[in-house]
Amino acid sequence: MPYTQTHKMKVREKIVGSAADAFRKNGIKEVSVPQIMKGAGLTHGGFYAHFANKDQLVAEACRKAIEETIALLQSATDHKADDSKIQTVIDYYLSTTHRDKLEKSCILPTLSSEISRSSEDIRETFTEEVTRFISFISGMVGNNDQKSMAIISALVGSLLLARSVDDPELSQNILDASKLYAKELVSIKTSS
Amino acid sequence: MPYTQTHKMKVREKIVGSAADAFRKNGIKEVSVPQIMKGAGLTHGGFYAHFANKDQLVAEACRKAIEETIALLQSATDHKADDSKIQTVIDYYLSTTHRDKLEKSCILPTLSSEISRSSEDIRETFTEEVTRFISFISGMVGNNDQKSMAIISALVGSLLLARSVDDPELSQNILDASKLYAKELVSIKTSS
DNA sequence: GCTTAAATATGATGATTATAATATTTTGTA
DNA sequence: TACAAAATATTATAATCATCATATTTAAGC
Repeated sequence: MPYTQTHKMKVREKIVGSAADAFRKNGIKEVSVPQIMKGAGLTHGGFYAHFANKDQLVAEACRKAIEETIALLQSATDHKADDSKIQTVIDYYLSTTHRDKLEKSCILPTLSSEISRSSEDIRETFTEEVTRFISFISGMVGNNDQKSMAIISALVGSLLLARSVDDPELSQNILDASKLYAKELVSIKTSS
Repeated sequence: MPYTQTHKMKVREKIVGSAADAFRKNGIKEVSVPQIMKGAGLTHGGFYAHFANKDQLVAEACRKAIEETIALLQSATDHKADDSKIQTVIDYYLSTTHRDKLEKSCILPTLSSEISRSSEDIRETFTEEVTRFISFISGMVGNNDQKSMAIISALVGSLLLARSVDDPELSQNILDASKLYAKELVSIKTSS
């Protein structure tokens, strides 16, 4: 058989990677299959040898992107003391670096809205990965899933708004405000 | 002159209203000019007698939608005691009703991501309206802009995630978690 | 170094898009 | 009641999209 067995897998990975970056930078609908293939150093025709359709790629790209984010936060907090892990996550998530490095950032602020209107397959994959993300953060706040969800929501909303406003000062203020209050959330004890 | 002076204005308003609803339900890129005009009971050709281009309509639709949300929250909290206004806002914002009534809901969770990639004009209008929204909420939390921004971020992120996951129970849990912690945020005093 | 199957590229299709030019309808006024 | 100007509709254009059919290239094994 021609080509190595791993070759097609590698190319496929490259396409998924190109898609994950492009989607985060420009949105799903805004990025065409030809653009994705070009980003992977290929032409558009070969796409359907790897994926049944664009939706299948979207699902895989979402999975890959969230896994990458978890891995990044994992390695950034690995060596930290247990009770400072979540602070590290908050500081990174709401940093200007993370805000501005769109194509390598967390997909939750960027793609959730489009995904909520997407096909069953995409939403199913997305839900699995969000659940994984919630568990991951939960492990940093005393295995409190509810607190994890509240903190993630605050981080996601803050980054989303900080990116959408035009005024750099307002953008920074939004990040700072959530940084401050998210850290307060960490130490709150609720009755529920 | 033919047609009443107010007639064109009314039609224009109808187009903006149709657009505001359609964008919230399906996103900006997903909704075409012909679809918007159809929603307003017109055909697509007349569009450019009212707007220079689609972006101009997007900006106006965003302004209208945020103004509507502020007006709704205003009238829902008008008769409430000062210190329970923000609770009312939180409960409404994170209700299943608001989550599911897409075409009449707040645009921040739905359109912010697309707007962050949109033209200067759209972002400028959006920023103005977000600033107004922040001030509006600020008035309910002791004129603390920082707290207002943190609460809004939490609400926006929570609604966004609650809509994007596939699992109804998880969706509800996300709303409930943020409802609980957003209310805690209200009473926090920070050193900053 | 040929052969051949797999991988990729080229080119085509039909749908949809924003926008523009032109035609038709509408309605307040003379 | 007929006219004129404004509003709306029809039709056209050129671009781009996802997807598919077909052609070409590639490289593993003989």
